Amino acid sequence: MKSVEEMPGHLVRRFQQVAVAIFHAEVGQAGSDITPVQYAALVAISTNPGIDQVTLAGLIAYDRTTITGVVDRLVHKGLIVRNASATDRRARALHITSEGHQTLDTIAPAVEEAQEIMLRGLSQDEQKAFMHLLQKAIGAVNDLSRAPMRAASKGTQRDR
Amino acid sequence: MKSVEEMPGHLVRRFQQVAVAIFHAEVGQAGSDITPVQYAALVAISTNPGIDQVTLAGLIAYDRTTITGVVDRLVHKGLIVRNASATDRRARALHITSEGHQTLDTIAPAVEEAQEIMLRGLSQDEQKAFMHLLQKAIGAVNDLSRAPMRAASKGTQRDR
DNA sequence: CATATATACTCAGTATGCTGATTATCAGCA
DNA sequence: TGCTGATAATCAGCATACTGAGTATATATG
Repeated sequence: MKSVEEMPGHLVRRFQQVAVAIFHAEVGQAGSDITPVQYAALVAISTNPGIDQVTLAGLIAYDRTTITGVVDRLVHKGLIVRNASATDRRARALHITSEGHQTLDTIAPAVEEAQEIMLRGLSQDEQKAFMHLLQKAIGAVNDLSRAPMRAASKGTQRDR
Repeated sequence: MKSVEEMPGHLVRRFQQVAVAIFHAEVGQAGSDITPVQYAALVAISTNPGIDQVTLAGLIAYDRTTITGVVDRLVHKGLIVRNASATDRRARALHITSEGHQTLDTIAPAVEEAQEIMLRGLSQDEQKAFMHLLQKAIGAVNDLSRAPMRAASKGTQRDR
């Protein structure tokens, strides 16, 4: 039987675990209690004002049932607002608030720093190679999870 | 602002998500509902009969509070037994059952297959390079999470 | 030996993630 | 137009993970 340390699944779980811890430590030091998941959602909403939850979930590859709670917490923290969509009464249109923008600005250096710390064991060349391989590997299996990454291309309803 | 797709933290989260989905799909097809986390714990208990929960947690880098639930579920499934330790009444000694062994044997090919599927986007050389970089990166940040990987070396109490 | 500290485990609470079901609404088509 | 299938969101339930606290027991130390 192969050791779990030789299994990509186990190693990736471990790296993710450390990555989350580093994110919390750095961003916490910058004065925010936002999570990695909330951060990615907030960035996506900032970039795509008026986005609905399903499209948002596709952009950052979250499950549709997970995004509900994440959006709830961002609303509760006052970083975004959730309104009924003008064009589709089933959907909710998400917008970032000024507080949300301010939070993004405030924690940006900490987020950058966290990414660097995660890869501190690798040289610049190795970091580049690692990121390339990671993206390539994910690209080949993207459709194997319930929440695949999806571009927001097709008739997505957003603010003009 | 850098796109989340260029951030190692986001990519690793995504890969982990797909890896878990692949594991469930393959192992489920083999007739088991064991999870990746439960699998790693079961293997570690099989290899280290009589291990206590803290040492087990260190071996596979789980948080001490997480391991409680994982062990609960393995006991409930009849794959391991949890007894009071003979040498330390605070500790619980864990042993795999014959059913546990049988489960490991049954799902072994599926687990192997899952690991291969995860890396199917990479060539053999790339897979080797990816695993090497992953291990190297993790090694440099192992101590930054609450649940670092720890060898079972020092006076660990196990069955002789 | 008595106490102070450390350790093993557990629990409560919070945040992902998933499966599967339900509700409201939309869109296509007879 | 009316029905059928698809879609957006939510909810209940389960399994990681973590923070922080509490209990029982062990160990070190005066």
